[in-house]
Amino acid sequence: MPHQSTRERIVQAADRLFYRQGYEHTSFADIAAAVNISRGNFYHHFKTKDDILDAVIARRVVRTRGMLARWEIDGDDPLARVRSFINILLANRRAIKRHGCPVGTLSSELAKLNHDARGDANTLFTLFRQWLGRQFSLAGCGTRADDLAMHVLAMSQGVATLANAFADDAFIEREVARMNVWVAEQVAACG
Amino acid sequence: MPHQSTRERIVQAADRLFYRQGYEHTSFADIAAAVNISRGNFYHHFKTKDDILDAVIARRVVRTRGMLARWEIDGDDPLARVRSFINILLANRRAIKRHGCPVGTLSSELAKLNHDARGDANTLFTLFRQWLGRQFSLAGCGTRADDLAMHVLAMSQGVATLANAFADDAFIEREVARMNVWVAEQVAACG
DNA sequence: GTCTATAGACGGATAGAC
DNA sequence: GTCTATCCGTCTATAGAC
Repeated sequence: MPHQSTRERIVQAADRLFYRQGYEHTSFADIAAAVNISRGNFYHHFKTKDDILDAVIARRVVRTRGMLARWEIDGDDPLARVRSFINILLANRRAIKRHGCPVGTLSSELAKLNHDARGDANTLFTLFRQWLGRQFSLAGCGTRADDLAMHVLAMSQGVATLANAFADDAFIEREVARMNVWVAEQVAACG
Repeated sequence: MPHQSTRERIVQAADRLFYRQGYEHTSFADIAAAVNISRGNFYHHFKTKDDILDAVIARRVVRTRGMLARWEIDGDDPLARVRSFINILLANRRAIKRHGCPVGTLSSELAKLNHDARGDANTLFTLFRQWLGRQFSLAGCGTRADDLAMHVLAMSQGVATLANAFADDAFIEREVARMNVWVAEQVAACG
């Protein structure tokens, strides 16, 4: 296991807590306790709570970029790659049922707080949007690519929100199946 | 204008603030200031913050029931009534762009707070779910009615979340049009 | 004189910042 | 480790209705 700096451990713990409890509901004490460090040590690494949020978002951006790059390599064709995206709903269903989508819930919370980092959080959405749009472009969907990408994004967000509210596995599975049928139809109509 | 009790004014202001700022981010002082009363007076009407949340949710349930009943009367057929639901995305698009869906964002926030009133907030989802399901039943969709209702709910939630993130009017309009086409197809296939 | 609505002061707890 | 700000919740006081 590679060396993990204290700073990295802080950001990792904050990331996890922000997802599970929300940003505002998570205190410095919560994060410090999770990392098992003193608050003094804590302030050596981050001056303000906003700084931690920035670091958490930056971490998510990096990890998301890595995940998308992996899907790009592993997927044989655009349709298969879009299905990698849709499949997160199944792969992460336990966490989604409990805490919703990490991207969507952070975006919503920062919107309500009218937080400065709102735009940064939305770049996470944009990463997925552009990646999906590129897949649809490669599938020959041309000008409709961004529209299709946004629709897939919207469906995944809606499923995550209701999965969180109702904690219904069968619902998730039905909607994932529906999305897979839908994208196949769209891609077929494009090519 | 009918007499509006102080209690009603408090609940109304809290409802608005919870929607715009979020539940946790809204303090007693915020609500008291919005109603122009002292905090002492405030505590005469509500003992705890949870009590206000309960009252706000109860108010939303009553108002939602009223809205659904009106749609039930005004809509000529099930398809038209489902379209009343879809149309909220257009009618309330300004608020949705700024603050998201009142039902979905409250549900997500209370889930993160692990709040006791989480279930009560989700009854709002259930009201829409059952009402939509009844429309699809009346349209002859039988056992698929609840599935279709959940799908319409999910789409509206996804659109609201992304509308909030991207503040894109054209996106909302495209998705509403798509939903209208989709429900018409589904209802036609049922009957 | 009692009850209710309103106001304002006080205290404990917590969180963020240094 | 401390300092300050804020927030929730309680307590007391006043004014008016009945």
